[in-house]
Amino acid sequence: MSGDLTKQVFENVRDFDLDDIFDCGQCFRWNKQPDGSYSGVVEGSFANISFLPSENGEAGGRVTIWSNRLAESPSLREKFWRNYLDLDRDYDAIKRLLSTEDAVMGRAIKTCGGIRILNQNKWETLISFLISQNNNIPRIKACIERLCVEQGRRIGRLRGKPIYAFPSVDRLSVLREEHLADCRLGYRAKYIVETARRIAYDGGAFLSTGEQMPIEKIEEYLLSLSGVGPKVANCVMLFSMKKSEVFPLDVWVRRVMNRLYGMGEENVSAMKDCAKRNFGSYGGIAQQYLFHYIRTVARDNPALYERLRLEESDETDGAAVPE
DNA sequence: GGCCAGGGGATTA
DNA sequence: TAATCCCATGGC
Repeated sequence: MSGDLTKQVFENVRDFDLDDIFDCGQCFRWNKQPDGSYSGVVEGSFANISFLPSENGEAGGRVTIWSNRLAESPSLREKFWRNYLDLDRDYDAIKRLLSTEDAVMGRAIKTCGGIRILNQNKWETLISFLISQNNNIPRIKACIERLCVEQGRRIGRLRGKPIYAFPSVDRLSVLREEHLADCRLGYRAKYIVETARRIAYDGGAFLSTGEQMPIEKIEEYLLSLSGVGPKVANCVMLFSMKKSEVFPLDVWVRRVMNRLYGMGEENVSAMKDCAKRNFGSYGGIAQQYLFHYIRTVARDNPALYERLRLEESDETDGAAVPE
């Protein structure tokens, strides 16, 4: 990395796992390094985050962040990362609350109890989840990387490789669909330029103080944008607007609700009701545990995943599902 | 409200 | 080589 770097350390951090956080599908610009740390670009700055568990076997450990985030005071920088990594939230209490009388959630939390919901940039999250629709995570990451290389500002160099910021509203709002052809975004390119123009035109309040609006108003605005439906709107609210109660329903979470909570595959409103009843104001966090869990099972234990598949039509409360 | 195209690449059959 | 799938949405 060219130029100076700053170091930020947080001690005794619990309920924190880099793989759970950066590989759970909430963010797309962080990449695992050979030493286990993660490198990424946040708000126009390059950063590397590593985690060292405590030596005495206690829970908790040390988070170390190197970044070229220089333009602010140390205390503002500390505040930024504390907020970005959601360090002030008591995840232990939330996990205990969610897994009480819920065996499925208990198992999910055992596989990915180190998840934290990142507090990301609204604009980047909106465009990223527009790209995520009907798409898979490796390709989403590749699409976003190409978008940044093609349209983002160059912010530095890492081992000779240039690093690019996420493109600005102003930049994307003056493009036409064909300017994004090289990014291979498919039919999503149209949504991106249309949404960028809308945000440039009337998104000022949304970008500055959007999270202070009533959640119904936020959702109404998001749904009025081109290419934004309920799933994308929920992800934007959860991952960039601190709305931890929303419960984004994608195909994987529908599978969980169907196979592990015994609900009709297509009954989206019943699933929302169930989430509201069981997970309350932590629906979004619960969703992340379940999403990560079902994907882990599908990847690491195909036999169990197939058995869950076969039990699709069975009524089960989850207790009967084998380990 | 149901159906299907949109774009493209990875994985599976 | 063909079929299927992917953190959906828009438009008919």
